[in-house]
Parts: sequence; C-alpha cells; structure tokens
Amino acid sequence: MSQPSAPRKTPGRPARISREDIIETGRRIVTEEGVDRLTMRRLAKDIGSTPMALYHHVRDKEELLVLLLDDYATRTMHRPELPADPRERIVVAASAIHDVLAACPWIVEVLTADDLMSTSALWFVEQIVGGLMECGLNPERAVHAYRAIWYYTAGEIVVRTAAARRRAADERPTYREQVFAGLDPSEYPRLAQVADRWAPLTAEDTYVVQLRALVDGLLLTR
Amino acid sequence: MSQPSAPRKTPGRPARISREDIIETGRRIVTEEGVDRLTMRRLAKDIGSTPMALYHHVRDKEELLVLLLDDYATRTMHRPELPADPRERIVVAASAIHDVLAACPWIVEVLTADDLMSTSALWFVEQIVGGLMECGLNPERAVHAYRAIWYYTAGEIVVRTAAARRRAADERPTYREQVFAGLDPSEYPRLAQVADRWAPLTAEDTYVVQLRALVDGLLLTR
DNA sequence: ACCTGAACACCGTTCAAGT
DNA sequence: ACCTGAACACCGTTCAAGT
Repeated sequence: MSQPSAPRKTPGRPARISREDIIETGRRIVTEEGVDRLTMRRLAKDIGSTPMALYHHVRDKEELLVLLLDDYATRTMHRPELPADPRERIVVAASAIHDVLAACPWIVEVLTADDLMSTSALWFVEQIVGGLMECGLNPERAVHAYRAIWYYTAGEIVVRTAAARRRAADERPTYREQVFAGLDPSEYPRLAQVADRWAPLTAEDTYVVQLRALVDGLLLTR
Repeated sequence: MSQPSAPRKTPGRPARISREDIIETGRRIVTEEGVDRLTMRRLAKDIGSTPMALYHHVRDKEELLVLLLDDYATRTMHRPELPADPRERIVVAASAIHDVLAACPWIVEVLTADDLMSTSALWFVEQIVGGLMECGLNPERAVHAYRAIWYYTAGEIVVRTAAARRRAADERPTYREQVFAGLDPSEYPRLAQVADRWAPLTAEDTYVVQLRALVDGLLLTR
C-alpha cells in the first residue's frame, strides 16, 4: 500500500527514526510475539522513542498494519515458474498467494482492513486473470471468476486461522464437538452419518483439490 | 454456542440481571451503533449495573459475542422451502446462510472467533451435505465440498464487508484505484485491459452465479 | 450467589510545547 | 521538521469485600 512517503531533503530537523525503522521493528514484534502485541506504545518503546513520534511517519495504526502486510508480501511473494497450461497456471498462481498468506497467521486482521493486497500480488492476479481469459472467458467473466477464487482463498485462510487459534486457546471440547456428539439422527441424518469423522475430515488440507473443482466449474460453458 | 447456563433455582441472592438481559442490551448496542461500541463497560452502564456483574453471567467478551451471534442466527435463520432438485437445494441453502450473514455486518469480527456457527445453521448444513450426497458424492467428498462452499461464502462476506467499511471510512481514492490507474500494460496486459472496469465489475454481486459454478465443479466426476 | 468499588495494566490519539 | 510529555478518553479483567 505504501503511499510514497516523499523522502525529505533535510529541510528541518533531521529525523531520528524512519518509516523503515518503524516497519522493521513492527515486523519483529509481529513475527516474534503476534499481531496482538503490536501497539503504538510498545513499538515506540522498542524503537527507543515515544508513541507520538510514530505519528509523524504513519497516519495511524491501520496504515502501519497495511505497511507491514506490504512489507511481508514484498519479502515473500517471489514469482515462481508457472506451467504453460493456462488452467494449471491459474491453480499454481492462486496456490502461491494462498501459501504465502496461510504462513502468516496475523494476516487475517489486516485482510479485513486492507485494499485486497499489495502490488507484489498484482503479478499473480495478472496470471490468474490471464489464464482465465486464455481458457475462453471474456474479460468480465474472468474478473468475476478471479474474485470467486479470491473469496475461496481468503475464506479458507480466515476460517482455518480462526479454527487454529481456537484450538490453541481452548483445552475443553469445542461447542461443535458437543453438538455433533448429541446429534439427532432422525433430524440430521446426513450429518449424523459423518459426525464421528467430522473433525479429522475438516482438518484435512484440501485447498488445492477444491480449488481445481472451483476452476473447473468456473470454466464450464453453461 | 450458548453452553446451557443451568438456570439456578434461587439458592442464594436473587439475580438482578440475567443472561437474557445482557444479550438483549448487547443486541441493541450492536445493531444501533455497531460492534465496535459494544464494550463491557458500556453494556453494564446501559443495563444499569457494573462491568463486573456481567462476568457472573458470561465468561468473557468473546463468549458474549458468540452469544450474540447465536441470538442473531436463531432470530433470523428461518427454514425456507427448498427445491426438490438436490443441486438447486444446495444453492438455495448456501445462499440462505450467505444472505443472513451478509445482512449482519458485525459478523466478521465474530466469524474469526466462532466455532463456525450456531445450531440454527445446522439444518442448512444438513441440507447442503445431503444434497451433495444425493448428487453422488460419498460422505467424505461431501464434507469437503461443503467446506469449500463455506470458505467461498465466508470469504465473500469478509472481503465485501471490508471493502464496504473502507468505502465508508475513506473519501480519497483507494490505493488499488491508484495502482490500476498507473498500470504498465506491457507488464500487466490482462489487468490493463480491464483496469477501467475493475471497480464496477468487482462491485457486482455475483455470489449466486459463482456459487453455481463452484457446485458444478465440485460435482464433476474427475 | 450475586453484586460492587477500586485497582491493575493497559490502549490509540490529540494537544501544546520544545529543539 | 521532528520529537516530547502530559493528558484525554477510554479498554478488559482481577481482587477483595459487601449483602
């Protein structure tokens, strides 16, 4: 997102801290201790300054988070070799975005605050939209199809991250486990049938196979 | 989620406030002023009590939010007539969940804290999983397919809610608009091609048509 | 059993002043 | 131009005491 922060040509007092310092320290806190521990006060302390000094370099905490996401994406989104087959290219590009975000559990907080994603992801979006068009979709349908892929990907990450957080925080059996244990088979026959396998089944990572299904469905001529 | 809060048989001091009072007041604050304004202190004030009195009826704020989601779902998730055709039944049931959540913008905060959803949604899940099995998927594949539908649905809501919030908060052009305006057509030919139509295209509500594509893809025998 | 008051350990951000 | 200190207006939650 990084609105170019016009580097000042030393017209006044020399800056003691920079945007880069802030991002670097913020990255350290977030990766080492989690996004919850990132506060303006804590960051200022670690950087050896005061909370209000930060506000000369970032507009507010939300901008800081977006800056950190941008920094993370730039650092980790390296363009891979993509297959020549357009359908396969879509799957690989979407999976690349997915894997980067999935490896970054604090992303979820920012995802809902961010304008989708940084410029680093643009190349991947280009590949996906391009692949969809090569497969015969017109530009409008390609954009809509890309969005469906993005919704599926973002949803997978949000839900999985939430589930992981709950497992970490909670020792006692989840509410869902209780519900499934006492399921009335006459009212919910299908769910009762899979009740005892629900937890392991939903823990399986099926992102890619379902992504393929989604892409296949999007490319069907209906 | 509502762990049954064993109603006490007046063994000690009579309760001045109840779980129901708390939920009712919480619902009012959330619907009238948004989830951000719901604090334990504010809720206590509105209910005419003290913050700590609340902690005798709910474990913490997270439980309160889950209780409120549960309350909302129970109130609004009415079972509709579903079509006999299983494929169509899946689409209608998923759309019903989607529409209820989409009408409830504060849901997103809770979605990431909640064990998926309340018992009120279980009937819809049963219909979806049942429909998938009727269409020929074995139980395992049906559960996985249901999850893909849920990811897509949750993602759509999270991303759209975030986008709406940004539009509301921000007057200036979004970062994405700036990026698309200055897109290099030689590096991003496909995106450049749709750049000027990106905003209206992504604003279109295509949840149901893309859901159909997803369901079609999930039901393909591959 | 249920509620209260005071306190703990924090937040993000504004404002006015300093260098 | 950049930074500081103090203050504003809050948080969720714990603890010890009251009824």
